[in-house]
Amino acid sequence: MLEHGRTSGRIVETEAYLGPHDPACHAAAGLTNRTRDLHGPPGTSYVYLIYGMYWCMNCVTGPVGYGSAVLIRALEPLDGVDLMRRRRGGSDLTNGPGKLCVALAIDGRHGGLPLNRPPLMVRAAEPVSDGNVAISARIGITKAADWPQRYYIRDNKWVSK
DNA sequence: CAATAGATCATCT
DNA sequence: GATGATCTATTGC
Repeated sequence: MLEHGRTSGRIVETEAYLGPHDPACHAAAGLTNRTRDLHGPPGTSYVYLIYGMYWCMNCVTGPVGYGSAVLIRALEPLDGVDLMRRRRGGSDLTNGPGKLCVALAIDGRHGGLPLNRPPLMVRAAEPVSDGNVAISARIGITKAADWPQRYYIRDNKWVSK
């Protein structure tokens, strides 16, 4: 679950961004001022502004300087639903990366924070039931042939085998 | 219900 | 000057 203050939700949809070799990943452009937090330590947050008006919340997953992360795409609201409704002003609370940041009041100030302590936390929650987990290929990526086969973490570094 | 336009701005060319 | 890991309102069936 993702928790910020009095509001929280169970993470039910994510998207992986694999690092500098992933053309869809912000790290593909190299280390810039904007992607500084993306290249931070694993277990920290990377929050960026998209389309000039919505924030997107990521968990950094790779070693320092690598630049891989998981985007939180959707939550199932748990705590502080009333507060979320007030912030969102509609019935759709957390079913989208931009929406959930509004509902949990996450913005650019929350980049680069460790996620194992307040104010922003990712914690264990009741997992979804068997048969309710799906993995799908990403769409909109034209350079899939350039992707690496597979990477592993060894000694806190990414290796290809 | 599906498709589309518009909002709005940091970052990069 | 163009673009984008989005969302909302509006239009057209």
